[in-house]
Amino acid sequence: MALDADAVVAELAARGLRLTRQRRAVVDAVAASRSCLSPLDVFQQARASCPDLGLTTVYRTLELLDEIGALRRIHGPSGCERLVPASAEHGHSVVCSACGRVTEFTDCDMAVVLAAASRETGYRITGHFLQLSGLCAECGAAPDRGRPARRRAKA
Amino acid sequence: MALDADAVVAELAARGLRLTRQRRAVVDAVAASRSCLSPLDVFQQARASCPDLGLTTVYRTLELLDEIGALRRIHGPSGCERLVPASAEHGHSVVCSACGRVTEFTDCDMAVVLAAASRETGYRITGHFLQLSGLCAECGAAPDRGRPARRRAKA
DNA sequence: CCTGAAAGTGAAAACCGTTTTCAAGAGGAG
DNA sequence: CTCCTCTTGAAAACGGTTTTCACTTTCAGG
Ligand SMILES: [Mn+2]
Ligand SMILES: [Mn+2]
Ligand SMILES: [Zn+2]
Ligand SMILES: [Zn+2]
Repeated sequence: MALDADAVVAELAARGLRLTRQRRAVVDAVAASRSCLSPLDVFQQARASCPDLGLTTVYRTLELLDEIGALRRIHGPSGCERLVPASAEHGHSVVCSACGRVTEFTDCDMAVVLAAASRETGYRITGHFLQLSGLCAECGAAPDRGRPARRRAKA
Repeated sequence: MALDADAVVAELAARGLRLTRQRRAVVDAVAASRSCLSPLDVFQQARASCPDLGLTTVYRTLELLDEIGALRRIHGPSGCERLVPASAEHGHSVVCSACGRVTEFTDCDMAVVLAAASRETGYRITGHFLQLSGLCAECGAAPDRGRPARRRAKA
């Protein structure tokens, strides 16, 4: 599901829930982001437009958006508690290792790989989690002038 | 790197480290496992053969084995702090959604998918994290008689 | 308008997996 | 044996997440 207010409103309404001022701020903060965010990041961003927002509500809203399928969890080197807006039903993330930008890609034809995996392991494959890393167009084009790589949490 | 005592000894020695009784117990516990383990799981398993083992040492040893490349981190639905022995240089895990068994597969030709992703996003792709889920041969063959699905942490 | 029920909220406390600290315990080299 | 480095476990500290709780908001029904 795409992460925009209208779609979220509809999905929430279907469950008898509301899009409050606070939830709206969280949705907007995640939707506006071009890189992956921690819950604390979301909190700080969202507070700009909703100063009385509480961190508790951020966690609650993120869980809600996750259930709805409006965001994707990113698997980082030290945990997978990073979040990114989902724009398509089925999509995967590509993370730029230089600047941290995250882009979604949907043209994912895994049939060949899945068949090979099935052959090798004997499993019947029903799902896949795929996340790519590399250099975004900007960082790849001017590697020397690129902004310094983001400091990774903990690592 | 394969996760067996000999290989670990060699790798540790190269760093001036030793394979102590405690580390040995941790290595054996991880190596013997057919599904993914939490650090606490490892602790409990390893304690069987080394009762005076401390949880701190388990964490330290797991980090060591991770650096060495002797284990793989698995991305679960509620975090990615699960561990699995690595048997090949480059490999991915397939997790059985019925019984939890984890198998590694190495025949992973992602060239086509990676090219498509690069075309769609403009990134130069340099790495991929792939994890599959499905039914293992045993669970797929007799879905009715399969052991009940494992209870997932938290979820 | 009231009014009651259900949804929603933030601060504070609890929780819990992980990391750090610290003093003690191996154990190999010389 | 002696020195020095590696190693260890208990306990404390840490930090992100979840729970609790008293309070507020929203809204449908009367
Ligand atoms: Mn896909
Ligand atoms: Mn691969
Ligand atoms: Zn970039
Ligand atoms: Zn199975």
